Amino acid sequence: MALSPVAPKAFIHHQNLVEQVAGYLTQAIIQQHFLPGERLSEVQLSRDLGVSRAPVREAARLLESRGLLISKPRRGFFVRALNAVELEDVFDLRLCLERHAIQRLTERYSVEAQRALEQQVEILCEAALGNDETRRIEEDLQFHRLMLHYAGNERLLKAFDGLTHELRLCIALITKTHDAPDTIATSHFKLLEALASGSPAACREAIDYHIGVARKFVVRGGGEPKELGSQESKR
Amino acid sequence: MALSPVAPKAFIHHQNLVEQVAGYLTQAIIQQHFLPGERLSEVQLSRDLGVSRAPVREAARLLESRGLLISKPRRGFFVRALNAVELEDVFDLRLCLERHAIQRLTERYSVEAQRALEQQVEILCEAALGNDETRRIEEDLQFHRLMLHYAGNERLLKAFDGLTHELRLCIALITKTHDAPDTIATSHFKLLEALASGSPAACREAIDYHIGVARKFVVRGGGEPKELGSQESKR
DNA sequence: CGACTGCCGACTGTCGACAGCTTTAAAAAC
DNA sequence: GTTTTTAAAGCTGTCGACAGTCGGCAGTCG
Repeated sequence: MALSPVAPKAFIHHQNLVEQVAGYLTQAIIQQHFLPGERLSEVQLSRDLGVSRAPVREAARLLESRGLLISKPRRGFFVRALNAVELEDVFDLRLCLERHAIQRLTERYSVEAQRALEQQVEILCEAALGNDETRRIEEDLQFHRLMLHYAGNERLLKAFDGLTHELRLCIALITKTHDAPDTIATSHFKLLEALASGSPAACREAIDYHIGVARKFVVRGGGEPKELGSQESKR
Repeated sequence: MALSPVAPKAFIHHQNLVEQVAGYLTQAIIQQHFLPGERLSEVQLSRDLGVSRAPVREAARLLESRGLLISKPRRGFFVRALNAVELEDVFDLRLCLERHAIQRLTERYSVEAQRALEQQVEILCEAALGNDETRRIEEDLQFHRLMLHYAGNERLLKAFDGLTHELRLCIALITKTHDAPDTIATSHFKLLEALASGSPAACREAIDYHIGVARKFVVRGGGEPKELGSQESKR
């Protein structure tokens, strides 16, 4: 395992060590400082971060439940490596959740929801113009979180949040998507239009198209066709 | 290097303490030995179970990710108390997942899948005749897990598994459902028929009906209309 | 030259302990 | 008798340590 990726101690200012470690690990994994399949040493991590092993272990379990790490008994934690099939499955599940959400949303589309979504699209467009890829992704996800929220089922939103961690991983695994800003904008405007029309069929078509585009980006964007991440650490 | 010819692993209890504690806690919560909203003391648990606090903490975090416990910083872990809205949300999400699954299943319905599902319904019917309520529920869930499995998206199945923990909680919260065995049987046979017909519309109708029945059972079965579990522990 | 065996280092699983925060309970003041 | 103050008890968050286990390496035997 590589030594500390980036000035780790700066991340820790005492309030809740578990969440801080989890946040640090999440960032490090998404930014590929830890490679897929790589083994994480609890001792090394605790040394690097200047904390004991207990919070590191609990944080690792947290990330395991989020699908970013997998644990092998008596072997330790490894960075999750997604293959093409798993990647397809993630997007299929996302489609499942968002189809359901947008259908519910048509049944209870409020002025408040409409305003919030429109505002978020504006923020997203602004972010798309900038250079900060991470922020663009976060604002994009936030738009979808808002949709799920206004769909009026918090458990649905929670399920989506469970997916977002893996989605970030998917997006991180492929190299920069550098899709055009106007593509992003129109893609989301279509969703707004469909919602405004109030037609379930139009909404479904819009969300299918929307996610289909994202999926295609990810699936064809990666390097290796079969395995997006290397597997076993070969020490 | 095959060791002894039959199941050597069965003799070796390689289950670590975390999983054992998690299993014990899950059982205790579902069987209402810990009431909803009740606070769980790490110290007390570790004393009772004869283990240290570390595995108890990690097990608690595991159950938190499964939605059986919730943690309040510096306060500890509490048994999750579901209110009516959350309960509706759980069943709505279940509907979302199973609709998607059964639609996928119609596209790839194999002889193997059909056989497995039919066999499971038989097992379920047999279980429904007995007195073991727990086993009946488990076999019922297993049928649905099989459906999800043969739908060909493991991530979808994983999402469902995440729900099953909460489903068991829902079912545990209401008093005995004591629904007639033949009701269970016909309800599942209808699903098999719809799948055999290969019609997506019929499948969707069947699954909507199926889950609708279960939902109605849970929603009307409970005692209090608003809060199914008591809230704050009052010691 | 290849395969097996025993040893060694590293690491995980688990434990007991300490510090700081929460809550409870008693004591004091009104 | 009620309210405020204060002390104590219990708890969680975190830490360092120990023991059992796993993977690798060298030495040995065929």
